[in-house]
Amino acid sequence: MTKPAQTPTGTAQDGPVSSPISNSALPDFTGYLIKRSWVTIQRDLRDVLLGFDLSQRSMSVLSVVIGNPDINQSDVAAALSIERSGMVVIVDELEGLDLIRRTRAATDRRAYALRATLKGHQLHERVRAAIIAHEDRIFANISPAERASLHTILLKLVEG
Amino acid sequence: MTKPAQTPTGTAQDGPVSSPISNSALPDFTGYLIKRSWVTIQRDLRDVLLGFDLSQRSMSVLSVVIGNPDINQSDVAAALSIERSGMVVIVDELEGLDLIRRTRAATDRRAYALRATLKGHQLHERVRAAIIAHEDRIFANISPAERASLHTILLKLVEG
DNA sequence: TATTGTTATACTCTATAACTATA
DNA sequence: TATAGTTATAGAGTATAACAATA
Repeated sequence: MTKPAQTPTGTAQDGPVSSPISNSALPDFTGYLIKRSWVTIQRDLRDVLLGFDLSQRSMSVLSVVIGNPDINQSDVAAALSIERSGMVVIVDELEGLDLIRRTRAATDRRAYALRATLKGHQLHERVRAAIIAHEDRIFANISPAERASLHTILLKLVEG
Repeated sequence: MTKPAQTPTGTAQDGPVSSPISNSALPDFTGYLIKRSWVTIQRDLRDVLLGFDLSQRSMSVLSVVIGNPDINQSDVAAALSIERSGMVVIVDELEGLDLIRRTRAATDRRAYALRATLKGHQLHERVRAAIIAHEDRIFANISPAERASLHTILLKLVEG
């Protein structure tokens, strides 16, 4: 049924990867591995955050607001590379959970100054701990040195 | 649990933030860095594949079919960790572009045996070259050693 | 009874345009 | 005019359930 990878039209046959069911040249691309990694992580993380009534986006926004008190919605959107229009529902959701508050900015009456509530700070700290445990689970099969190396390289990548 | 407080930036009582916007503790999580990396890569890759009338999913399916001639749709879905139901539209799209063909499997009359056309093989090879150039662009700011290390670690991660 | 391909459905995420009120 | 927040909308991508034909 499934034949070993063979290339009828003389395609390049290099590729050190041979899986039980080979997905061809895909694992040769680092971008594909990053995607697959994210899919795996995202599925586990979704379940973790579900226990706190948070989505991945709302957790990100909460984290940015805590890191930058009195930030406005547009700047949060820019920090997370998402659209301003998408911020509305997320801030609504976080405000509905009493985790952050919209207060009017003193200098600009168009904008809100976002600030986390005490409940927001406390929940954020608990979620942080849960995510640390989640990552320990995800990265259980690679060494601490490799994990640190991965972190450093990715940090360099996203900041470049 | 006490906070490690190794957050690079983002103090809590600076008043109105108009200086650099940090995203708080988010970059401490490797999963977040993987997500941000994927978003960056995905945006560039989308434009690359657009020039070939391909989506990321259809390119993945084409690649798997070429790597595994006469594979059926369910096995492709399993190889890519996507749902069987999502395969239908992708295979329809690839067949419409005359890149792959659905032929009846000899052993199982329920299933199709997927096989790439000559046009499919040729396009796949051109897209491969384009993706290699795309990745060279994406990883331009990290060293070859780091890039190789990244690839090795991610491969270990997705296979574990 | 289980599986393959299929359809329908829904939910999330993302992207765009346009509107209001302020600047 | 330009910007902050908002609304509406449309398009992907993903997930689930159910069905007919076949195993």
